[in-house]
Amino acid sequence: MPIRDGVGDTAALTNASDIFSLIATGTAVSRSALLERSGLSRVTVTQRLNALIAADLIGEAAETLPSGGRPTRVLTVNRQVGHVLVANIGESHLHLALMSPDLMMIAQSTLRYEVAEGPTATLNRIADGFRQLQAETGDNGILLGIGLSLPAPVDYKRGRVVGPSVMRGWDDVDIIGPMAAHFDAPVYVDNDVNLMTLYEYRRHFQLADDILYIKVGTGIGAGFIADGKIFRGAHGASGDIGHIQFDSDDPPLCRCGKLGCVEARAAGWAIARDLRALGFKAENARDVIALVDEQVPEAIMLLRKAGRVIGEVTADVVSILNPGLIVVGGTLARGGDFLLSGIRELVYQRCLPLATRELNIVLAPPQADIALLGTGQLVVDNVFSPPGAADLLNRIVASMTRPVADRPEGARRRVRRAG
Amino acid sequence: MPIRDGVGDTAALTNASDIFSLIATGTAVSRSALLERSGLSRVTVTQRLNALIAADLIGEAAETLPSGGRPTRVLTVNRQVGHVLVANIGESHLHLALMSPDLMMIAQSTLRYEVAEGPTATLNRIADGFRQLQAETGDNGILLGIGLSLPAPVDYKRGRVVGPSVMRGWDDVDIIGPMAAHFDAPVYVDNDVNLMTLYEYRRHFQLADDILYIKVGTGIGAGFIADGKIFRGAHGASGDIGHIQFDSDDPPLCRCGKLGCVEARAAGWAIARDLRALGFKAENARDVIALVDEQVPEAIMLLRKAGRVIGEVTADVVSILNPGLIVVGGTLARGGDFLLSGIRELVYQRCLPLATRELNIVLAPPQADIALLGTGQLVVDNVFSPPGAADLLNRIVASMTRPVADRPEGARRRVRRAG
DNA sequence: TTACTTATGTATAGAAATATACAAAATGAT
DNA sequence: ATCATTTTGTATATTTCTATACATAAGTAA
Repeated sequence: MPIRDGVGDTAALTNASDIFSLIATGTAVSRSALLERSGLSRVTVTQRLNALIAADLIGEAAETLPSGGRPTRVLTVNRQVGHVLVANIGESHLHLALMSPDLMMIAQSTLRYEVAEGPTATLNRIADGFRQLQAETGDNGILLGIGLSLPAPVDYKRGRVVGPSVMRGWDDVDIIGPMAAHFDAPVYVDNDVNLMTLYEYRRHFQLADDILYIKVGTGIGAGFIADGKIFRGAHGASGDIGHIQFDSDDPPLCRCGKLGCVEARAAGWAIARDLRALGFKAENARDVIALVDEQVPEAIMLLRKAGRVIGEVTADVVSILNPGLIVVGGTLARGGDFLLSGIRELVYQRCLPLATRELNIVLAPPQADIALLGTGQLVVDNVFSPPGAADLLNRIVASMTRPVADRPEGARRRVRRAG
Repeated sequence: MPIRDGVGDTAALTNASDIFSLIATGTAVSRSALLERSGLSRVTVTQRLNALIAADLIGEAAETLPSGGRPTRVLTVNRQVGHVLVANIGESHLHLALMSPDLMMIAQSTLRYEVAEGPTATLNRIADGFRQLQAETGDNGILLGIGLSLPAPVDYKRGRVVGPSVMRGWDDVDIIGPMAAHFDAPVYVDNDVNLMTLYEYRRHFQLADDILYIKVGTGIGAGFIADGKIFRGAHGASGDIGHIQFDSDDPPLCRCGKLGCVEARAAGWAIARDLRALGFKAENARDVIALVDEQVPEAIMLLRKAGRVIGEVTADVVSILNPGLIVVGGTLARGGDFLLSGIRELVYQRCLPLATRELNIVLAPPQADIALLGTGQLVVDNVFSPPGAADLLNRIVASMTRPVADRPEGARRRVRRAG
């Protein structure tokens, strides 16, 4: 039996990150699967798994999987290993949440917010809000990671908003640094549409590895999963389909200053504009949907027209990217087939058969807080990835009460590198 | 000193694939870099490297790199380790080549070809052609891998042409299987534009990790490198920008049967069509460029117009993908700025500043046989990747004259798994 | 030239992972 | 109930890899 002290065999624990990652990501959830996938010997797997179980990081689920012989015991990450903190910065609200590693909301809070506050004050308020959530909910284990969702283009690698956008004053300002100064955990930042895309992919449509998510709300944006990963482009500006221009007689003026953008023809704000011109009261996408729900013919007509405009640009995207599935979400997606039929029509009409012969175009399942959940998903995907798991286990070991410094050198030496 | 026989320490050799891959891909080309990147101990690296050097797979270059202290000796893959066989299937020719691992042409041949031959006969002819090249050139070491380039959409993972295309009779026919039956080496198949894109990326523009390659020849197509990898879409149909439609008065009929496609407005065949209508003799992209070179105003005008049309669709692609660099190649690219200016004009006019503020639009350096070289690049990238290198070393060990069977078990036991 | 720096090789002891073998457990099928 | 099958645990001897230390090599800067 390996040497153990009160907190388990820390050396074995830090080396167990590969095993932990396999279980946490769902890649291998049984001992025999771990044996195969890890390439390690049975003895080593057993030893590392024991270290993880002794440290209460991994546990055995009640259920077993049938195997033809002795049933497989299923391993899962203990929910109490830690928690995730996420924030969605909207145009007028900050939405914060504390989640379990399986993305269950444990606590949330909503704060009023104005862009004019600027990044420093906002990040401080978010940090305070996070601490309050932590205090409210008692012990939720270690902080696994922090995620922020922003309504602007984000250079993901650098963790910054890039370019002029709704987030005035945030351009090229470091977000990760200040946030990481508040908490000892990795911080991830991404654009909200990317995160919604990620959530739809991981939770509802994991089977297709190349999916296009189109968000039709007050504005229009798109996210793309390529080969199972969020596609971000060179500077995080990908998916900007709202400002693709089409020629036409009398092109409408877009809020970006150009003429004839898709947004100016089909976004919630544009439909609301047209409804107002017809004498209705409508300010945003929600108002439009309210009128559609009341069966107002003009609203329905305009929504159908918007569907065809979006269909036109979607057809271009399909020709360029060849996605395996298109998911339509956002407020206007509640208009259902009124919106979808136009998209389908144009895509199937304009694209070559190869690109569409197995292409489905579906509505996103109605669900609140997708951006927030997607943010949690991003954090968890990273934290449980092989390098993320290595970092996490190092942090867990370091946070264990008994200092490791007074143990013999050998106990800490063999720590596997991240890559 | 490790036990050696005439062919070196085969056990150490098979385990040396990670080291080999690091050197062959250029990731780490010195002993000290290998130490860092591999995460192995100095002793292990030395031992494996010695095995690779003893087997004549790796050698030391004449040059050294300055380091501040003793200069670093540079390690390279020996050119004689093996050769690559590639074939480019065109619409009327088969172009075959035998290349060194650094993509130098050692021998080539061109065969006449008609699509009507069908896949089986064609693949057999290619195999015969390959064998002839091998015979002509004497000993070039082991066959590292085979690559095929096709002018049609290819499902890369399955190694098949998909959908109706120029390659009649090839739809969903297995290509890898028959080819692999002829040769004991991995076979890779991809679309020609993807391969041209790969070559431009790896050889000329490796610095940008997200590049868009637009091929403007008799037809129009695009390839995309996303995060350093060829982007293929769900079914290999990505990059089909030639058949995106624009509305206009009197849209021209495309050869695909639709109205108003980009190809029908701006491809070599369309410009030739328009030139013929003006009384000139022109059949294809080469004829168009010949007239442009003769400074025929009508030809120049049409090429400029084509540039703007392509610019229109390129602007859409930029909004969707946010590439870091656009490379324009193909026959019409020889028209230089006559073509490029229109593309630049529309892209900078239509896209948001963020997407274009660091975006360059450049001509592909003029070079023959890009598709063939790209095919070689694809093979080499795969064969020298970590799993590819593991396979390769296994094949090399297996091909060594003295059978390993009569050696003690222990000598072969510890072979590292691929992953 | 001399000092400094980095690269590289190797001996040694010890730690970690492996292969192999055996054993027991837990289920379904006969 | 018995058998076949798969999962899981563990002891042993061995192999492989590591850490450490020392030595040498081959440049640059003073």
